Amino acid sequence: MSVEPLPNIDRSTLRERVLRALRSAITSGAYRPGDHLGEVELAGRLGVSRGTVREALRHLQQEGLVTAGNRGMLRVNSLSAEEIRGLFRVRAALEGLAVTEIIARPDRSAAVAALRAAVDELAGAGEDFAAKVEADLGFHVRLCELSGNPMLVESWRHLEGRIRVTIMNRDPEEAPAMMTPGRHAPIIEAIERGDLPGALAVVEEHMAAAADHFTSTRAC
Amino acid sequence: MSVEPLPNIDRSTLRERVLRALRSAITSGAYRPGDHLGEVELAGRLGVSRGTVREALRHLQQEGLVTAGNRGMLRVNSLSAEEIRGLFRVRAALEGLAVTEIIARPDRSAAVAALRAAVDELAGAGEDFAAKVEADLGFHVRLCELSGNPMLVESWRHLEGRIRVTIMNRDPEEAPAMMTPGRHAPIIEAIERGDLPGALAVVEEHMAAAADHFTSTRAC
DNA sequence: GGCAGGTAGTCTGTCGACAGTCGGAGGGAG
DNA sequence: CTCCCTCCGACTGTCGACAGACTACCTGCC
Repeated sequence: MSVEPLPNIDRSTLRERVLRALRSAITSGAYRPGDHLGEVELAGRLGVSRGTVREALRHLQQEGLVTAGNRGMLRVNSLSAEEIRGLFRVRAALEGLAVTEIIARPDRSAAVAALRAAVDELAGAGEDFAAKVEADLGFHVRLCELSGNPMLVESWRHLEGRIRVTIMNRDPEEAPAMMTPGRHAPIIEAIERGDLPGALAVVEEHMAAAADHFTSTRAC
Repeated sequence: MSVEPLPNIDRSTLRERVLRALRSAITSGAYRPGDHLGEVELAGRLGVSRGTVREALRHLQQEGLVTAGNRGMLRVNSLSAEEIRGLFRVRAALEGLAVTEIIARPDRSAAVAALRAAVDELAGAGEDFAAKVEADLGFHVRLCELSGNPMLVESWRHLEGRIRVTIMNRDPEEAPAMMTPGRHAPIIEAIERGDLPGALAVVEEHMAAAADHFTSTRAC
């Protein structure tokens, strides 16, 4: 008796699916910063109850993607230049910890191989902007995951939403020079050498450059 | 016409009050790790609707105070020794960034004064365990706030719930040697000297000691 | 005695409805 | 023409109820 052809049943809850849909809609730029996200409108458009949309919106609020305006009305968040600089400094601290822990681990070479694979994905993304963003963030998430510190991954993911709105806000379609394999290779090389100060310097420089990039000539 | 005697109206929403009540109940130890938090029971006990309790619980879930168990049932979270070590390494990274930014600021002496005041609060807490915890965490929050980086404060606060359950889990009533003015003074002194490497070393040592303390001889 | 099947209980997921509040449009008085 | 008052629309806050799902127990058959 064959069991394989039975498709996997989606056991995710409706709230989770709504959450993913809304997060995707915001981070893909379908909603622009400042746009009002009305519960009734979203509920009607998604065909679900207000309460379900409400819980998803609250989740996004804690992620920093939406912010409460007048009388609790939620709007898509946008970060000031100062906030962006602070955001990338926190990222630098977290990813600096990641490389520190990776270098301290005995299976450092396996981590290097995994990171090389992540960079290859970035190289294979070609000119597709969305794919490049995914590959770039995928590399940095992988960096945190390879540290073996789940709390570090958790902290990084807490910033992910803000990072995505920053990227999408700055570069609607222009492919920046930020997300290239050449930008990430030095990190891997420093890790491979076991050069902790060098790796930290590369990460900080990488983040500082990104902060400069995203705070200069703020787009629309 | 006198306007003063009018008391400030509490404009907080019911959900926020429920959230504070539940967070306080968990971090104060009224609920022990592993305890099941039923929506109906809490709603009945608090005299509010299930939906309101539900939103508060979801918030606490994102804070890491409660975790989803079987069939979405929420329980008070407890961290493994490994998670605690990872948690305090992330704290060290964040607070290391805080001292870095404070030292780089022009108004460093003002920050030093504010931190001294925070340590004085810790000294004035006496033997009251809850007050000592508040003063200790207050010092570290102040440290992040004085960096002038709101995103750093946000990231730290994201870990606050887990920090609190760790403390409450380990030291139900025993007053540890962790939260003393003597433990925090070296951080301030290094900041005052502008000694960045020294300050980072002190912070990391402080966090490593705390991690060791909370992972040794796990209570109940 | 052991196991399969049924059954009651309990918990969460989801929904629709009511109420309170805020902002703005519109009309009337000065 | 300007200002104020009133009414209306819209949005969120909060609630109670129904339905689905999983657990544990209990009973009857082998």
